[in-house]
Amino acid sequence: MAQKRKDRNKEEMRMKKKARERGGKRVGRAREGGVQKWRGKKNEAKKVKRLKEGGRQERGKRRENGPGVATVKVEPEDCDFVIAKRGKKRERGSEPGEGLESLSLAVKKRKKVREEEETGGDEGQRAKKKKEGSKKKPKEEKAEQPVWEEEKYEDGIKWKFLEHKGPYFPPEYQPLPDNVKFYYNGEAVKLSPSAEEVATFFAKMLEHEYTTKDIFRKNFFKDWRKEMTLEERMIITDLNKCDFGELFRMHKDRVIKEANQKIVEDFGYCTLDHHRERIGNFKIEPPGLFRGRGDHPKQGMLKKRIQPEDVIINCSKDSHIPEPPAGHKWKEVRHDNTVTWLASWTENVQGSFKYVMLNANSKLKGEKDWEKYEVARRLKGCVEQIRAQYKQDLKSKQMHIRQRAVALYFIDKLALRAGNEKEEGETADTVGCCSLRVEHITLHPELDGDRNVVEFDFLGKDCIRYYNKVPVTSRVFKNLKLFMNNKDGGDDLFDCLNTAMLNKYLTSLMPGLTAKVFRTYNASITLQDQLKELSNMSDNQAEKLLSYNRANRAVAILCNHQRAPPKTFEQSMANLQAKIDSRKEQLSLAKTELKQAKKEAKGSSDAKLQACKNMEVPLEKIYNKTQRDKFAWAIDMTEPDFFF
DNA sequence: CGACTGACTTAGCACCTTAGGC
DNA sequence: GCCTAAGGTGCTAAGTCAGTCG
Repeated sequence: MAQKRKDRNKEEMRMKKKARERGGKRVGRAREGGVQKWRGKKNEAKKVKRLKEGGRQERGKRRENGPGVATVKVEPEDCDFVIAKRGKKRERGSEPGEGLESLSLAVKKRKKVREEEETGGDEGQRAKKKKEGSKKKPKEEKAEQPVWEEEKYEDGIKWKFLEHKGPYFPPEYQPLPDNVKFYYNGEAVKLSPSAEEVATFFAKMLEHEYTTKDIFRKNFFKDWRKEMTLEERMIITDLNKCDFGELFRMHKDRVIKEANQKIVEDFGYCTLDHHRERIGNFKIEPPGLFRGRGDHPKQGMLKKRIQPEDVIINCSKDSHIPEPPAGHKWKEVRHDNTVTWLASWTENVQGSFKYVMLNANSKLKGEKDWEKYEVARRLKGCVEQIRAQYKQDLKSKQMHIRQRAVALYFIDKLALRAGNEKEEGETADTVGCCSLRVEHITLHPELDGDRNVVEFDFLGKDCIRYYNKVPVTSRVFKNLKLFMNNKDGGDDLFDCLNTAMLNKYLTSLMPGLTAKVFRTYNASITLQDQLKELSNMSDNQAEKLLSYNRANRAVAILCNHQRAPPKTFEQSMANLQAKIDSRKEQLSLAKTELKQAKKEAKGSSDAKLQACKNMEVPLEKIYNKTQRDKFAWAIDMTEPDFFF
């Protein structure tokens, strides 16, 4: 055993070296040491490290929001599902894509003209429909705008004309006034501008827990020193001797009210195929310290200021090319209409790409979104078949098929994410279905009266803990036992499977089907079923809204949507407690309720219901403006009796 | 065929704004 | 009117997945 470990350690060192040689560029993609094969060998090196680090307990505590601590998010905007939006127009029972174009033109002035009939253009559009007809629907926001030309572009073409002003750059750093000083070891030290700027990044975060973490401090200090002059580096050798107090206070006092409206007006819109569209994130991300989620190995590193020389502009050849800021040049100007971004740059911490793209309420994004739900709706048509197949596959003689079947079972039943592999050491250690390790599940032949219970405990996306005990079929249970046989905790549960294989298989079952479609599908169907179950036509608005919120909660639980309790949580709880205490008995009842409500979900608006749920509930009660804009396509297209 | 890249979606957190209680 | 909590928005990290390349 010891020898085995030793060998593995050696292997690990080799891999690490290799990774370093590659230049540590992209994150979370590459498998370490390209030669590894699936069977049994997957990520060997990776595991060793984990084993050394200690088991699941250690990792599991990363995020404090385990069950009972975190709150389940109950948010209607949940991106994974949409259902039952009231509005106009949708042909029931139509195949995906069918009859959709007819709606696309109908939209303008939707808010005012609810009851009006769709406008014409049907046939023409329909005729032009794309091959399989999996596409097209639209929507548009500004009533004054001309109607979209329903031109179908050939495959992959996203636009014909694109013009914009380029991204907005954050203001240059303003050096500290003379009366604000940084102190080292009790003495004022005047820093060079670049060192000073980075110091302010740290100072700004002083109130945040991040700055107390070792990795964060270490990464920050290392990167900070790179920005220092030689002289400064000689003096400043210990972060603990640094006093950022004055910088911190200055930051607190400063009221930064940029003329935001003007900036949005100037940079916030583009022209895409002759329509003015809102850009989602037109501001270049300002420099600062990287805040990864969870135990991120790169937390605290300096996120450098992006210069125009780093930025690639994408627009039409015949458009007015955006001007770079005075004295600067763009890295490149290209005219690629197969992509939707307007500008991009490479971020220095992870080496990943950043894009400036359109707002969610834009035609381009809306269409994509629409398609997503259409795929999920198509899945509805064949999901039973797929289930039957994977139940069969649980008995397959081929290991990779069995593993695929079990993985699919989890993805379907528990709405787990696919679980791509990530590069060790580059990001926090999180997993999804395919990347589950043996240490993430515990098998209980019997637990709390249930048989064949699988206990999941792992950190998923954003280091949100997934903890669940689920009874599974005995066949799945047996398979899991088999997969875990002769493996260490750090070994992959599905050693013969990865997301590429899984998705390839799924796509062969149904075009467009991938693992994440199951999340969309299950979220949507859950919401619908819950609504049906919880609400009655005779309910008043308040009751219906309550049902809606409860149905949403069910979805949030399914999808493991959680958020940490707000920082002010404890304080506000204490306040409430004090009040309540002072008011004796009857109030003690209210107290419990309040507490309960608070704990359960930050998002629940139960308390001030006035109105209610899907049918006959004003949309405004359920979706805020942003959501309504984003889902405008659904609103425009959905009849009162729409169902998923 | 797998590694790697690029594009795009998903999602939590921080902060700002608004609503509501006192 | 002030204060607090809820609600809404912006930001950007962290995923998914398809396409390309050696």
